[in-house]
Amino acid sequence: MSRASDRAFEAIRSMILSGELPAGAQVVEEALAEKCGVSRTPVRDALRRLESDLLVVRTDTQRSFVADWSLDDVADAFELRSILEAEAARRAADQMTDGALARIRAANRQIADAIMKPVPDVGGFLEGNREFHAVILEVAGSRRLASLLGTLIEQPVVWRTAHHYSREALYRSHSEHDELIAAFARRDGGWAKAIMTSHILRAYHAYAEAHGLTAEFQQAAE
Amino acid sequence: MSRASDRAFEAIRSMILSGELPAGAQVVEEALAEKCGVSRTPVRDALRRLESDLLVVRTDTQRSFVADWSLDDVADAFELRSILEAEAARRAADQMTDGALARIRAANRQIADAIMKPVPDVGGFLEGNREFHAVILEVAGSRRLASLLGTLIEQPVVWRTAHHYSREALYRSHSEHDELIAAFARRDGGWAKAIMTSHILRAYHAYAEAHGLTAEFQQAAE
DNA sequence: CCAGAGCTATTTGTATACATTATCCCCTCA
DNA sequence: TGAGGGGATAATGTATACAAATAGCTCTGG
Repeated sequence: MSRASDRAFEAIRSMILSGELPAGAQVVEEALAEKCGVSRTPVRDALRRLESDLLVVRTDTQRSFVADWSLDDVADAFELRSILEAEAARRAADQMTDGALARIRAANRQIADAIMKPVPDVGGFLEGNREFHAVILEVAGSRRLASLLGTLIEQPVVWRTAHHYSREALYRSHSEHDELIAAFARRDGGWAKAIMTSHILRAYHAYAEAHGLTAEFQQAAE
Repeated sequence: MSRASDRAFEAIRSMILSGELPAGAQVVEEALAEKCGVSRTPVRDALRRLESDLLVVRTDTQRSFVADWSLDDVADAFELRSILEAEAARRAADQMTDGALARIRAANRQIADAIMKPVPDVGGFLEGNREFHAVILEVAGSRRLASLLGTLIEQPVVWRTAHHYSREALYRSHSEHDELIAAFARRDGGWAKAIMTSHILRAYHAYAEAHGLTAEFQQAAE
C-alpha cells in the first residue's frame, strides 16, 4: 500500500464514499493529483480502477465524473449481488472447512458485540459483516467470482446510509447469519444459497426504506 | 479507436487470443510498446484493462504474465457466465421490444447461413453469435450486468478452439437460439432463463469434449 | 435576437527521463 | 559444499513536459 497509485486510489475512493466528491461531480486528474500529493500518473491509474468498479464513469469525450447512483441502480446492484453471493454461498457450503467455519462464527460474534452496545457500533458491524462475507467468498475459491463481486460490494450509497439502519434490521441480519452458519455446518449448499439470496435482498429493502427517510437529509446537506 | 492505448489494447489482446503470446508468458511493457509502435504509457493502460478482464495476471511483485487458463478455470468461467447470461435473458424477456426481437432473429439467420455452407463459416457463426447475445444484453438494460459479463465472454481458450466445434454442436446451438426466440416472443422470462442456462452449460461441454481432442494438436503447434 | 464559426482555455493523451524495487547471479565465508 | 549477502540487471513506478482534442465562449452576420 505504499505505492502512490494505491494511496491515490484509496484517497479518491474514500472521497467518493464519504460524499466529499458528490455524485455527478467532474473529476479532474490534475486537481486530484495535487490533493493527493502525487503526480497525474498514479491518479490516472487510480481513476481507471475506480472506473472498472463503476464508481467513476467516463463520457464518450473522455471526461470523468463521479457515478450517479439512482435508486434503480442500487436495486440493480443488490439484485446482481444477491445472485452472485448466493452462488458463492452454495459453493462455500460444499467446500467448507472447520477452520473457515470458526472464522465465520467469530465474525458473527463481532457483529453481535457491535449491535448489543447501548449505542450500536456501526463501524464494528460493517467490519464484522465484511469479514463474514469475505471468508465465504474465500472458501468458494473462485478468483473470477471474487473479482465480479468486488465491483458490487463497495457501494457509496450503502456506506453512506449504513448508519441509518434500524436496530431491528441489524438484529435480523445477525440472525440470518446464524442461519447461514447452520447451513454451512451441514454442508447444505441449497439451503445456504436460498438464505443468502433472501439475506441480500432483505438488506436492499432495509436500505430502500431507510433511503426514503434520508433523502431529504441528503438534499439538505448539499 | 484511434487512441494509441486502444490500438495497443486490441493488438495485445489479439496476440493473447491468437496464442502469439502463450499462456504463462511474461509480458513486458517496453517490449510490447516497441512492437505496437507506441510508448510505455498507453501499453500500461492496455495491460490494466487486460488485467481486469483476467487475460493478464500480475504477481505480488508487480510483474505481469499472460493468464493461464486451466480446465477448471474455463469451467468456472462458463458456470458464472451461465448464471449471468440467464439473468440477462430473464430480464430481456420482460422488456423485449419488437425491434430487438427482429435483430435477434436476424442474428440467428446469419448463424444459419454460416453453418449451412459446405464448409461451416466459423467466423460468421462467431459474429452472429456475438450479436445474438449482445442484443439480449442490451435489452436487459443493466450497465452493471453488461460490465460483469464483459469480463467473462472473451475467453482466449474458447476463441482458439471454436474452430473445432462439431457441425452438430453448431446446429444444436442454432436451434437453442430458436427456442430462446420463442421464449422472448412470449415474454416468458422463466423459460428464457432456463434455456439460456442450459445453452451456456451445453456450450461448455461441447468445449470440454473438443478440448480432449485438440490438446495434442495444440501441443504439436508449439 | 438567434445561429454558427472560430478561438481560447481546460483537460486528457502520449512520450520520455528518472526513481524505485525486485530478481538473479555471483562471490564470499563458514 | 552450501547458505547468505551484496551488487548488477531488468522491469515497473512516478514525475514532468508537450501534443491533441474538446467544450464553452465570444464575436460576427443574418
